[in-house]
Amino acid sequence: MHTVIAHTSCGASGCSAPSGDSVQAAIAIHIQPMVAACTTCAVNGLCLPLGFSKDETARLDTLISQRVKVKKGAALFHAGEPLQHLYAVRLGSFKTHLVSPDGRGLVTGFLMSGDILGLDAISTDRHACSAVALEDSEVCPISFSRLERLAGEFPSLQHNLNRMLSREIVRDHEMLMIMGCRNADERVAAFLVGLSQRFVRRGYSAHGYLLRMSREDIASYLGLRLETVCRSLARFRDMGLIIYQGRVMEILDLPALQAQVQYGGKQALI
Amino acid sequence: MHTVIAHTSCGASGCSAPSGDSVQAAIAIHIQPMVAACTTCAVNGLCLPLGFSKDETARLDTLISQRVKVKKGAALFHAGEPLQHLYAVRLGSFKTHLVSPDGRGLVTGFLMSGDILGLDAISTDRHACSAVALEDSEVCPISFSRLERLAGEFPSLQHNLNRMLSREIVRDHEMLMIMGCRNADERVAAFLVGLSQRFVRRGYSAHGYLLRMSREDIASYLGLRLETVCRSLARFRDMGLIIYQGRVMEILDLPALQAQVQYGGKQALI
DNA sequence: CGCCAAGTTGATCTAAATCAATCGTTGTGG
DNA sequence: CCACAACGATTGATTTAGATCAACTTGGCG
Repeated sequence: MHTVIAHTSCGASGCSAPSGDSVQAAIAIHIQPMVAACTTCAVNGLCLPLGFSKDETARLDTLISQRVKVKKGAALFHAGEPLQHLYAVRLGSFKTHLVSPDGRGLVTGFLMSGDILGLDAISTDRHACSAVALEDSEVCPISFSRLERLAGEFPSLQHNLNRMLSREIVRDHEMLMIMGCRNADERVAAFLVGLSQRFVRRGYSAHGYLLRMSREDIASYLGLRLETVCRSLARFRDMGLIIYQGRVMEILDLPALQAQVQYGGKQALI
Repeated sequence: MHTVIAHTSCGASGCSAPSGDSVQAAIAIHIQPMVAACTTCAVNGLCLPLGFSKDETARLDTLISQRVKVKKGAALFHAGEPLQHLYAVRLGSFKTHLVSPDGRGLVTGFLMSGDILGLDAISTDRHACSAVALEDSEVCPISFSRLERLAGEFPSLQHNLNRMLSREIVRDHEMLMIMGCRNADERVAAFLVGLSQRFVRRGYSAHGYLLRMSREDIASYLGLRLETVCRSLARFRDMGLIIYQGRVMEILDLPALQAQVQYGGKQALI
């Protein structure tokens, strides 16, 4: 049986700020080390070794100590903690969130297999956000200092890291676009379509999936209130675009939903 | 006299999408090459060579072909163009903006001396946004392929590039925070304070500066309408926090303005 | 000097927030 | 195993911040 990070006793969402070295502790007491191997990982085509040869991927393996399990609701790291590892999500999913000095919080991202956690910590050597598992999950810790060293003698690794960072910037700009000039329905539609696309890239169905996050998390991510998200979803349901029960979501008419993303499905007026 | 990029005939803000190789053309017909030299640059402490030794900074010089001037209102690059150079702003300022397929646009950033333009292009090898000069400006083009090559044999350069990319992610997340959970007054206050801080780091006064962008640009950047920005500014003026005339801005009470950023200046309720 | 773009201010409207009640699920302890 | 507590989700009623529409001023530039 593998060691796991204990589920902190606070509720899944309102968790404020416990320990700090939970991850290190978890690694330390692993009994049967889980050997991480990019070479054999199901999502290596989406992750850091994207486009690498077998040899190159094998070199990357040397960076990764051991996989770490994170229980649903537990934090992988908190804002302010020093950067030691980036984390590749191997299995499961996470949300990252930011809390401003006055206590208002915002979900800045939902991450799934192949995504890299901790990129925003590189700038200050401290994590800028907190990462919380949305389900029982597994990550590959990547020592950042060793990653930088290896990248120096390994151009394609460096290039991939650059692209990963840049892609996050592009994604954030798209998010700003959504926050800055789209209404509630358009935001929720964009969210549903975006999730669908991410599931497809991971080999899952485009049409049916399980939302791992609460309505509140979705609302925060989209700059809305949870009631507003509920109402947008209900509207799409009434229009026959989706059906759902709680977090079980099915997309009935993907093209129509995609059309909702822009101009609420109305033809551009020309 | 140096060759300059011609001021495109369209207005400064609503410029849609002309040429494409304006920059390359401008470089080609330089008669008296302006030699770029990080070594002697006033803003090297804010730019890519941050923290470099003299020797290291000199190596960076080899990357930069020639400085390029960009006239107010002209585009340095457009979304969709292939990435050839990153650009360090040497003098002046720029806005970057994104246009969605349905024509809605958003200003994603204002850049000033020492800032790097084009980071979001690394992910796809094409520029994701357009960059327009807000005043007559000057940039140092940095060949990206040569930058990556040099970074391979020059760890601190690689590290600085990583940090630059990561800092942009942090900045975008802060922007998302502003868009997601702050009201108009808080956003405008945050904008004014943020600008002030950036001017200070460049050796200018914290209290008085010239806004190089229109109310419309500010509004777009903050996810508001220009009328709303006007009204927030008027409110701060009436409260005695600022005075301004058009784009000439003076901050009278910086602490009070900073307090406005959170909870509209109201004390947190325990 | 005159014109056009940028900025300001007011009146009105509306999308989303807020407040509130209810329902459904999940998980826990008796 | 069931009852109940607690949380998450849904839907309705009301309020409000900011958008929209509109009129007017200012000022910069040819």
